[in-house]
Amino acid sequence: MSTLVGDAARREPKYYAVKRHLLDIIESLPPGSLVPTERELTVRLGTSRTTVRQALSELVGEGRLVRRQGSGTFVAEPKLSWPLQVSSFTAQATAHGFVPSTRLLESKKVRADEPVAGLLHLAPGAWIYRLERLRLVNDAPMAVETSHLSAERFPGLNTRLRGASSLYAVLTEHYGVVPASAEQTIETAAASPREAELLDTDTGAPMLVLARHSFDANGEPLEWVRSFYRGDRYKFLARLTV
Amino acid sequence: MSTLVGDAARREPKYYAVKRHLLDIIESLPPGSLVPTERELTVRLGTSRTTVRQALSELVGEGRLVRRQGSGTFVAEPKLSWPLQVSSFTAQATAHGFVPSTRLLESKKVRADEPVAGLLHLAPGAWIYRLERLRLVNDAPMAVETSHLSAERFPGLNTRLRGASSLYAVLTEHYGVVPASAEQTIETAAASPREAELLDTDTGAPMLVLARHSFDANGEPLEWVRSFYRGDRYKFLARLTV
DNA sequence: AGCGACAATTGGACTAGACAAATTGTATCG
DNA sequence: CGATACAATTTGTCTAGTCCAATTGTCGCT
Repeated sequence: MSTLVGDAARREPKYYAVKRHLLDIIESLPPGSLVPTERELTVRLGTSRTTVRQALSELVGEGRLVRRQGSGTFVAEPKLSWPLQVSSFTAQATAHGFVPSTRLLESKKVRADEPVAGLLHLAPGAWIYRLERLRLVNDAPMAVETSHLSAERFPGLNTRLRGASSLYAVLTEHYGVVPASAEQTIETAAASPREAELLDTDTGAPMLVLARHSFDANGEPLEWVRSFYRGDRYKFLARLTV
Repeated sequence: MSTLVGDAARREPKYYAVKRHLLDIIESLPPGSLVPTERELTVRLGTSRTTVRQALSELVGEGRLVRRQGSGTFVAEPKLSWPLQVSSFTAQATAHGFVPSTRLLESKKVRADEPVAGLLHLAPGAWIYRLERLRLVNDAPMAVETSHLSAERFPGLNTRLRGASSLYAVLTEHYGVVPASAEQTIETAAASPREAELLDTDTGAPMLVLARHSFDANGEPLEWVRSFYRGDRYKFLARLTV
């Protein structure tokens, strides 16, 4: 019954004491500094390497430390704030002084599975384009983006996109379609081996997942996009006016 | 040089095979179902309990599983989408059919440290009110919210808030202040022991951290709030119009 | 029938160690 | 001097186990 009260004296895990010790070290050093090795921390703090690594992993996931195999563990740079706007990736990056680039990983015509078909108001099995793109900022991989669009509504999108800078530009110029509204969700997840490899991080690393469902002026769904951002490097920034 | 290319054949960690196996099980069962015990999975998959627990922990962090000591591990309910709006917590909850409640954890007059003072345009050491509140939805703890406001600008806020339903209502009625704009950041973090206890989860559990910096019509900062949401239970939902 | 003690079972925390893979400095050789 | 080979050091992955804490079912007693 008293789940809300909670165990007032839940004891602090041992790894968390290690984490606090490491936070003290981190806050006293500039980014790029070397922190003690795992094995040195085990003897200094009288614990096992497993426990030390648990504390280190959490700090790496929070973007406070960076580990390099064979080299050591270092204090990380602060997170970069990524402005969330309706404009295109390239536009919003340059507007904030970043140097954006994109690598097209895949662009295929496939059949929609149940959830995607529903989101795009199509029958399951309908043909769709599936675009996978790697977004980079200042040459550092930031996010993996997978877009889904109806192939019937946008014939030849595949080839029209080659060489084009922006998907939204192609939609407007060739199909006369302009996104009018969107619904976005933001959640956390752990990186799959594939995402980890593309983003140059570890499997299981914490990610920010942004899913955007955009509609045209008639309220018909245009595209559905899911983007995986490195949670240790980036945070989202939104400006609101009442 | 070729950091972008990446090791095409980075091998999948063993724990991830366990995770995929568990995902198969999860997708074939309704929420609330019992999944095999850790010790059974170790023998069935020919691995160690540590490796099994790593896969389980990731799935718990992603909100796919729930563990109960002494009882077992169960398939979790899907995440709840929490609409992000400028309106107050209570208003936005009831508008979407939820039953909100708030527990005041702390309300103290303290001195502002360097970062908070800067955000509120105050001198370091200036008096501020620090409010800590636990937000609940349908009687389940959702977020821990810590607000900071200038004590000089809002004298007696402390007592005026007792019994009042909404902070924003008090600001408007007693001080004639209306928030006009805000800047929000969203990032990931790991739960501290205190946050974990209040939100009835585990230390180190993945969290969504929302920081809101709101301003009045003159562009002067009004308050700075940091909220920790359980990342395994909730995701943020935003509606955008171009 | 109901209560209480107990034992079995489950997840939680931690340890100690083995071996692999990446990096870096050093010694050696041409 | 420069390139190569090697060894030491560092983090990465995984194992096997101990002990603790919470839950649940069972058995026995009243």
